[in-house]
Amino acid sequence: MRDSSEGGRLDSFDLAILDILQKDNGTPQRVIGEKVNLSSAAVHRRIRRMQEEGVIVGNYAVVDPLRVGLPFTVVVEVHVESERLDLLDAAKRSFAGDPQVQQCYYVTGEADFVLIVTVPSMSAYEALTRRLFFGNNNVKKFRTLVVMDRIKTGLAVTLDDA
Amino acid sequence: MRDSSEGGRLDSFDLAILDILQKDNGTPQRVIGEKVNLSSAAVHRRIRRMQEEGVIVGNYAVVDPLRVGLPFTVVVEVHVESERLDLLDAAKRSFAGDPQVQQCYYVTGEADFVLIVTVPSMSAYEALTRRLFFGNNNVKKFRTLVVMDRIKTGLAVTLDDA
DNA sequence: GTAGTGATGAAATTATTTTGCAAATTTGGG
DNA sequence: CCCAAATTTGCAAAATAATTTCATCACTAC
Repeated sequence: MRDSSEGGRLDSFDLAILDILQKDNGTPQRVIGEKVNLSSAAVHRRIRRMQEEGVIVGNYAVVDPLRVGLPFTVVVEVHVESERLDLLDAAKRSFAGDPQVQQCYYVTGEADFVLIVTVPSMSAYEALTRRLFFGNNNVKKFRTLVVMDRIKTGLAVTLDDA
Repeated sequence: MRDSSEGGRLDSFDLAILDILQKDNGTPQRVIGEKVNLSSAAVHRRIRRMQEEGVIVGNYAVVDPLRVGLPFTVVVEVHVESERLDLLDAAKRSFAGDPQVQQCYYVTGEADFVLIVTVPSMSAYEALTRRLFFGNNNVKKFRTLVVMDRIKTGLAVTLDDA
């Protein structure tokens, strides 16, 4: 073991491959090879290694929420009453376990949690607040920010050549 | 044209296929077919149709930020001075154009924008605030929430059978 | 009932992924 | 600087998977 949890450093080939896969993981390895100047076999082995090492966390299709009946995205700031570890863990599990909660971050600063939720209607959002917030008496208060425009979404990260 | 922008309704086969692809878009079409009870050809045609219609927005590999030198995630709430359309558009473009900004939402309520950013260091975050916020005199103020725990990330949405 | 439309499965075709192996490259001592 | 070990590569074959073709089936409108 070397760095965090597994695996060695990534070289510039790895980064170039990741850069392509972050944009479209359906790109054939042959095409990737042409772009980065490696054989498709080498590309394949590198991708497999990065999957095994956990550099690549997953491979996902992304669905347009509007096209599946989820026109509302809401950002919620949640403030808790107590920072007791067991209570925080319970809150984390409850937030993470809800399928309408797309993302959940535990943060420092003026709030304790930030959630990104996707719902079919504002009344569904109201139901969610009852479920997750009013139903949890460690939640002191929450602020609702309704998304008017999803300007940029995605999970891609910058991959500066090391 | 029928609903929003293109394409007909999704049936329960489509939703079952999307459900699988949202979890792992590398799943072979043959395996998907077995799970949803369709031939691989039918699965293939449905996937292609949903791509063309924009139901499937994209196919991405997700990289662990920790493994590529980006240990800090920050949520930022941005408040603007003026809501003039041209100024808002300029802000949107500037936020969306920055590679360290992973997500950007324009919201109602107590803030105007919420950003999720990923940075290699807090000094890189400071540089980002100079670039995006102090360098834009339509930004009135911003609140920084440093992420301690990325409890749930992803872009998957709930696909209740319609 | 029948023409028209659209979706299906089976099978054939095409393309991609995966593996074996020898050669090339890199790494770490002497 | 050179050698030996370890790693990585490219090529080509083998195994899988994606895509197209085509005949058939189901449904609709007339």
